Amino acid sequence: MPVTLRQVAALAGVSPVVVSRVLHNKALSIHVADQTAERVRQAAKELGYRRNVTAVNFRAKQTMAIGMLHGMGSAIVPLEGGTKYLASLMDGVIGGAFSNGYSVLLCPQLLGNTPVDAVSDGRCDGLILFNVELVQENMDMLSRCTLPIVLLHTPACAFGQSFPSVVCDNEQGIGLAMAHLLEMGHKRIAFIHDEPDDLRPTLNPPTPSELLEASPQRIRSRSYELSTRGSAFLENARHLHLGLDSSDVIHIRQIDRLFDSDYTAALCFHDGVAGLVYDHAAERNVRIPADLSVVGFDSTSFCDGLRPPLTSVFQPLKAMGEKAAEILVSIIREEPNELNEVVFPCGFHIRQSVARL
Amino acid sequence: MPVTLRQVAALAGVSPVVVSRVLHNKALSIHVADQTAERVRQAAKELGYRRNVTAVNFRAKQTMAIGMLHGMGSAIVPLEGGTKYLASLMDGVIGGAFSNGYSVLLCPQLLGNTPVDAVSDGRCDGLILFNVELVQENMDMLSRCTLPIVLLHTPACAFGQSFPSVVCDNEQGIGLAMAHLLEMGHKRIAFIHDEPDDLRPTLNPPTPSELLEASPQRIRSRSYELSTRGSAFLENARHLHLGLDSSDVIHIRQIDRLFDSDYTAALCFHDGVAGLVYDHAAERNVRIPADLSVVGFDSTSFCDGLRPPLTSVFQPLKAMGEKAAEILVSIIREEPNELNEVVFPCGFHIRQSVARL
DNA sequence: GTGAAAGCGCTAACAG
DNA sequence: CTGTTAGCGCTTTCAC
Repeated sequence: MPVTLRQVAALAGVSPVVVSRVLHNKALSIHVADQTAERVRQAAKELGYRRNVTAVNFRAKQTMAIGMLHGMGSAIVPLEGGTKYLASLMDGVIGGAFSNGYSVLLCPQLLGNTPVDAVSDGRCDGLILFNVELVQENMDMLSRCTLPIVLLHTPACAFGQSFPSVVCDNEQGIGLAMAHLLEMGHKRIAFIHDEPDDLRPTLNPPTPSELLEASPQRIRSRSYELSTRGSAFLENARHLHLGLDSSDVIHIRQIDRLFDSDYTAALCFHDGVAGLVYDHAAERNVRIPADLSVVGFDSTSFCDGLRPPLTSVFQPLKAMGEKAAEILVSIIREEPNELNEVVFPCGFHIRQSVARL
Repeated sequence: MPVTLRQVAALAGVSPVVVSRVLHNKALSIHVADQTAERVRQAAKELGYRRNVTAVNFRAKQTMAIGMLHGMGSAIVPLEGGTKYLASLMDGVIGGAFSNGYSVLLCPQLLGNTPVDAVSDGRCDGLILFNVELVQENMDMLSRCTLPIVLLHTPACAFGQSFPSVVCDNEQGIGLAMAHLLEMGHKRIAFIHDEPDDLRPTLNPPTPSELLEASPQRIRSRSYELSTRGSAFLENARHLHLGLDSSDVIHIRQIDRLFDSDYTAALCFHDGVAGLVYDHAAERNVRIPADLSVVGFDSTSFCDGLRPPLTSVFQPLKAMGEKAAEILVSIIREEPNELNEVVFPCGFHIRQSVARL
């Protein structure tokens, strides 16, 4: 049986309130006599008193935990995912939460049993959403959610500006990659992604087209296109979109199209896609970067493990996770906060997967 | 203001107790009239009642969360660590926890402010310990901890059998690797690790030697030695321990010793060490596996990213994490449980980093 | 079948 | 400066 305030109070010969004040009250407005305070502290120590956090939270109607919902899509996203993308974000989120006294609750799926409490069942004070599939069902649940929410890696417009969001500047990132490739003498550059080009057909309002435009893939793809159009270098260049399907057969066939073309560089939607290109390049004896230059997106430590190490657009994932946690905490604390969307600029990490032509 | 039981009761014209019974009481011993129950459910739905989890937990003196303490050592272990080792374990822990109704609280560091509540400040019902540095200070804190604890990736003897533990069978794993290397014709096999060969000097009782013997590195190293001795193939073979230091200079020098020797294979303490060997091999134009075969330990997806893909001893990390969570939950529930140490056998994943001689 | 009472541990608000 | 009162939302106990 844990020691309670009451017991400490009894031993110190004061009321529980005084003990609370001495031990927990940060507000210095109310003063306790030094002598009394000392007696209380002594008693607490003697009894090995430890504050009951659950009771405090119950009374304060809080949990001091933020939930990281990383799988409100078709599949649960494992932390051990291909390129450590989520793991990197998580490290940031943990940092941002802990430095504010909050802990992080992992939610690989929805909590609760009924649709009503699926999103928030009272286990946390706020949610960071990662990888929420943009289907009507999820949108509905979130619109009914009373908890503060921050989107991570999803633009605010995907949810009709209902929630603040933290994203990287995809357009600028793609711009960096294109600039580098151009400077290295490439003119025929393919953009490769691994997701179907449109979102789920179940999607209703908010307008599907708006959502479609909001997906990172679309943004990067569009930026790529704009780059090719805008650049004098590429005036007469063609460009190729290769969508990789989840089926391995199609995979290979489509990547083969790339290898059989005269493209000199592949700009990949993310590092994982680049990894696939590497795999098939090895099988086809296509040398990277001699035969084909490759650029990734995200630049997690995954890139260092590849041979040759993958040149990649860098997302400050840790900083983004941290920021998301901080924003969420500030909303929970009801601090004045006009933030809508925080956009982190990307960097560019040059490794060894791009050849100079 | 969230709706409470009281309000539902008022609307349904019953007492709060009845509402609680209808909505939450799984024990069917007490029956509520069907008609009343229906009225209650109706009222709850109408008001959008949602059970206050914090209140339930407060009353039940529980949190329904287990803490994953992954950094009670010298450094905080990032989820985005080199070989996704922790991330894989985490995925297992999350699975084991959620399937039992528990959520997972990430603790990259000690909770609480004072040494007394450093380990457990009431935020969770039990702890899974990963990577606890075996120094006296930590041992003391844990011995004072009143929370159920399960060790993950640390043998029980490291804490004097005080806590149940989940580990892999390091000896058997090394045996698999050695058997494979021997079968592939290798006779001069080096064992490479990246940690200092002894534990912190601050270590007091339990006996340092016992602890030393308990470290995974020492176990694997010893297994390696036994393999070399026991095998007829290796009768006249030498073997080489290379300790890689954290300093990059020494690093390179020591790996150079390997490259300059006549060893044909390197058995690495873990995949990350193998990654370092790969790096320096590239610099020195040592071809893997033509000039040097390499075997790793853990076989996370990190191995697939290397070129050539790294043959590695497989640890069932996800299963181990899951088991740790399950054991912890069963202890929390005070179920009869005589488990002391659960040892998972290793597998062996043959990829492309070992040549036949 | 149903309800009244009591209390989990803590702290805000007020009274002395 | 200190203490009394009251209540957070829920559920167990026991009486009706």
